[in-house]
Amino acid sequence: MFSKSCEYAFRALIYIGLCSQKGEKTSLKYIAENIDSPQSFTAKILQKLSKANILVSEKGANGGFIITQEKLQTTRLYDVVIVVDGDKIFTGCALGLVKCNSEKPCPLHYSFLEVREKLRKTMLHTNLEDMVNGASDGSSVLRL
Amino acid sequence: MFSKSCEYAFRALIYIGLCSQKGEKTSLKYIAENIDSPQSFTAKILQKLSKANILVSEKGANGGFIITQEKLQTTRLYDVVIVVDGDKIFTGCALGLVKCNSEKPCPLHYSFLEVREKLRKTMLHTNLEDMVNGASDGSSVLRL
DNA sequence: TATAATTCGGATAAAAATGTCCGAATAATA
DNA sequence: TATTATTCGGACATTTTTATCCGAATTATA
Ligand code: FES
Ligand code: FES
Repeated sequence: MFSKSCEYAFRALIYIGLCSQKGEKTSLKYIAENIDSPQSFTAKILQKLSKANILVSEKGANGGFIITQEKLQTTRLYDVVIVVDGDKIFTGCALGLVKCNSEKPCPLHYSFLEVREKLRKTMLHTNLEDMVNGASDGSSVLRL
Repeated sequence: MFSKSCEYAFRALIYIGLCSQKGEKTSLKYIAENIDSPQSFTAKILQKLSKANILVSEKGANGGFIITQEKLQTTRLYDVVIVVDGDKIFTGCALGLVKCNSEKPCPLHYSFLEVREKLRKTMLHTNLEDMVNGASDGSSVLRL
């Protein structure tokens, strides 16, 4: 459904969120370890999220990544997907027509709209805090 | 959502279905032209669909591809996705955990299940005939 | 039988996604 | 100030996906 980059982004943000809620800054090394992702590749994704102002990075010794409570509450998974994967999944045609539109719908258009809207609503209504809370109350996990 | 291969597969099957319903056999050349896809790449996909017994290919001069009425009715989009893209989209974890399961759910698991199930049901309930009918009654198109 | 039109299958190429490496910049701290 | 731990950013490498090419096999038909 989502690219690996996006999956890593989700997991990293949740982990950073967990730390930030405990007032802890965390570094790339620990992030990658805890979400089971390739370290250098994860670095690129964090840079992107940082430039998109979803998280804050601090350089130098004792540096690392944090995410503010405000961002935890206001950042929806939708925003993360847009930053990392773009909007194709929310707007693209199921059959790959250059543009999905109801004027000239493809044969799957109306059924597919429902799926896409379901996805869109889910991603719009879930913010990072929801995910972090799920992970911190033990009802869900970040790695197997 | 789906790979390009899968998108081409959908479009090709619909076009072949349209021809087959008119009792016409059609060839790679016309398929690629009508669905606006790269010819040789489309060939590979058709071979795969042919091996999966979703369509019938005939070699030699005046050869081409046909799909039986029976297959049009019994083949669901779900089956096409499984053949071309595998089952990842129907079973994979939203966060990329190695296995999605409700015993050890990721923080998005239950919300994501709903999206995935919506997609799964849509693809299970739509067969090729539905798509072909939409395209033949003029209510939808295969290319822009 | 010869020719032409077609699918088949393997090799190769190009592009995109994923992943790694390294030196520079930065900042804490000894 | 020197060292150390860290992010940044660019270059590079690998893998996967997408795309092309070509010769062989097949079959209708002239
Ligand atoms: S036109 Fe294909 S999904 Fe809308
Ligand atoms: S465990 Fe992640 S979607 Fe089920």
